[in-house]
Amino acid sequence: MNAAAKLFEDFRQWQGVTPSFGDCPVRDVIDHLGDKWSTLLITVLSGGPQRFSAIRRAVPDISQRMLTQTLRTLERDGLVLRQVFPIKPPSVEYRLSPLGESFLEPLAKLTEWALASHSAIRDARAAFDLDAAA
Amino acid sequence: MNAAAKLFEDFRQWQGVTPSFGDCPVRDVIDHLGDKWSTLLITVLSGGPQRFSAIRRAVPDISQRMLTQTLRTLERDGLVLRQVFPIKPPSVEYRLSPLGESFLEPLAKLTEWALASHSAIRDARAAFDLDAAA
DNA sequence: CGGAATCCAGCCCGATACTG
DNA sequence: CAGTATCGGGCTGGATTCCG
Repeated sequence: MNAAAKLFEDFRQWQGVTPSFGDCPVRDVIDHLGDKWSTLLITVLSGGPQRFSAIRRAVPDISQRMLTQTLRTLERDGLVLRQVFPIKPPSVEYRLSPLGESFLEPLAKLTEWALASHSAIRDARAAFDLDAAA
Repeated sequence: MNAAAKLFEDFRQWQGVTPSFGDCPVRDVIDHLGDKWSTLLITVLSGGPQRFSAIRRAVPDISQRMLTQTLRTLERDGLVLRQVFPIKPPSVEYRLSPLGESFLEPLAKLTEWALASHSAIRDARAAFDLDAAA
């Protein structure tokens, strides 16, 4: 069976269960992980447990606010575990939960595709913009 | 090799090439496809070519504006092909390009994970919110 | 060190109205 | 039928400041 058929099957499986589109689990999940930082932070944590400041250094262009907020959401969704060491100065470590690690495989498929397709996408954009100007 | 190692490998491959984080192809792609409708429309089109109004019926809660806009972006990125039939009344058909179809496999992995993990995520949220209230 | 709180700009997206 | 144009709300996310 090809990927398209499988995909449709998954969606139909859900459609048979709930009457409303808004509750679609796929959309629920993608909406969450589709934000600006979630997948990137998961990728960083895939290398093992990291302290707050270590994550910050690994992702230079994230603000403190968004780092905290995104980690909280991931923790709330059960993808990330947060462990506080009550020392001075305080230390907090983040790591992927088993659920979070189970997400690495589909995520890796995505990154592979992104890396492989990026140049094609860039070319397509350039071509599209070109004859849009004509 | 596990998924984590593979993921890191992919990122390092890119990090060796470009100096700036902003150009990361993975983030570029995920930012695009992470919007509210892209993946859903790709899923709908995975069933074969569809006319504009057919897509609308398949996704009841999308506005006309966002349907047009999202399809345009997907077309610009080379994932979707647009074919106009100059008849009256006008008819426009959308279909996945080969590049778009190549995205179905990683997307299917994502939807599978989402379906399988949704209940666990909902439980995690409930538990988190519960002892946040305590 | 690891946050929380506040303020604010931008843009995502929906609703509505109009066109070929 | 398949758009385009315009308006406006709400949410995302950045900068800054303060706290234990």
